[in-house]
Amino acid sequence: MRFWLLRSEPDVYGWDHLIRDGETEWDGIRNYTARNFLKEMTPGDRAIFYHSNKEKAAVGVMEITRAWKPDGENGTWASVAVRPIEKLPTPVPLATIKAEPRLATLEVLRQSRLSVTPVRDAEWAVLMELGGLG
DNA sequence: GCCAACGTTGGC
DNA sequence: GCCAACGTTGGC
Repeated sequence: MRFWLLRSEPDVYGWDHLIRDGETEWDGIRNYTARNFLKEMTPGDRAIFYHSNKEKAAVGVMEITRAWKPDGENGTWASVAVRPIEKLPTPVPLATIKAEPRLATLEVLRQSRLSVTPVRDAEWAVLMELGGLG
């Protein structure tokens, strides 16, 4: 099982939308690096739901429920399906993530504009700990 | 509102 | 194929 971080603007599609939908298609990604990560996902993988923009915090845990399928007209892009598992008892703000030495290597910090990034096992454990699911 | 980062585009 | 210009995005 692998771990990921998926970012979305909460005004556009946030955790509450995911709860309402129960399961959703993580589509509309139009960045090649992000798409390649989507293609690496397998059912059962876990992902942090991160709210960008005004909130800037990790807010919940999701499960990848279906491997990628083509997204869009020409088959260039990919989407996966996700479902919510659990809301983080304590959302983890970006400031906290940046201040945590054990998260210094977190990929989303290194490539801040990527909306789909991998999370290493050790980093995942730290994020769960900070989020109150340790 | 601005800026930094960085992906994309188009001219050469 | 290179690179400057431009557009987009997210954080501050």
